[in-house]
Amino acid sequence: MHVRQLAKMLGISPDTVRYYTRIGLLDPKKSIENGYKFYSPNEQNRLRFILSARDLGFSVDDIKQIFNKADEGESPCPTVRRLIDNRLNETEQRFQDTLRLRARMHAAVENWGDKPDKKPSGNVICHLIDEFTKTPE
Amino acid sequence: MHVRQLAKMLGISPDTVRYYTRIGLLDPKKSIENGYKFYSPNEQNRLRFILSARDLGFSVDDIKQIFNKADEGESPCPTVRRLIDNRLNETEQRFQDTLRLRARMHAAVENWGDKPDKKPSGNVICHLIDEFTKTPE
DNA sequence: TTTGACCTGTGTCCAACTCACAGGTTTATA
DNA sequence: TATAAACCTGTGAGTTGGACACAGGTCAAA
Repeated sequence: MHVRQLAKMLGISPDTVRYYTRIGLLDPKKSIENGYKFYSPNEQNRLRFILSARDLGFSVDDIKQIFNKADEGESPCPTVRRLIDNRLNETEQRFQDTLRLRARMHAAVENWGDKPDKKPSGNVICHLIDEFTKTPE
Repeated sequence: MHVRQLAKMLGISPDTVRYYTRIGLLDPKKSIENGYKFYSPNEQNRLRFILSARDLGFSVDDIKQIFNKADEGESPCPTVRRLIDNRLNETEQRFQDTLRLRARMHAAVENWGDKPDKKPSGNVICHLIDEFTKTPE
């Protein structure tokens, strides 16, 4: 199977498949006459696994580590358990950050609702942003 | 004021100041003898504005646009209002995505709690990930 | 004057793709 | 059979917002 058909089958872009191939997560055979890359059922299965892992928040590098274990015949499960702990912490952090940012943006929009536009003057570039930033909360 | 002192004053890294300078958001004078960049009070003020805007979720490119308006003497406020709408949508999207990912990761960890580690076999790379992905929810 | 601490600008790197592009392949039409 | 259009390919470069590496300049103490 070539890159386009494979990508279509799994609902991703050919560029994504090319990317995983480029960094060594996939290793298709190279057609001699074409130079085109051919993905065997085994490679297709690996790609499916990559997508599952990505969906669970694993980074591409995490997946590399998982593959390394599995390719040596060892159980990747301990690695998987360890990695997801880190990713979960990061995700929690990102969640909190995003939550705070969202609240802050909503507050700004509300605060700006009845304020006029103003031209920049002196050292004030945009009074909306300047004043909101200085607002004691 | 040179880059290090300025960065320290505003609680950011010198590299961040250098980055904003490099992309043209700041335009310090270049000392002739030194080659060192010198940030005037006006530049310092611009940097403070950049940080405020970043805190509100504006991208660096957004800030470029805001500066462009202001530097032409026009009010940047309409631009600011328009831009924050987009960023707010993006942030909401990111928030929802992160929320979902977080739930999914928690569910996986819980699901894996009482499952054993297994060696890879056939086309199963990691049974934890494979089985969780296939779990009907 | 020399040593060491500190500072500088510039170039490169990061994640996880996406885009641009030159050229090869296949199909439809003449 | 010729040829043009549509489609596909791999490779190289670009993206965001900085962080890091590094060769060399500056300044104070000895």
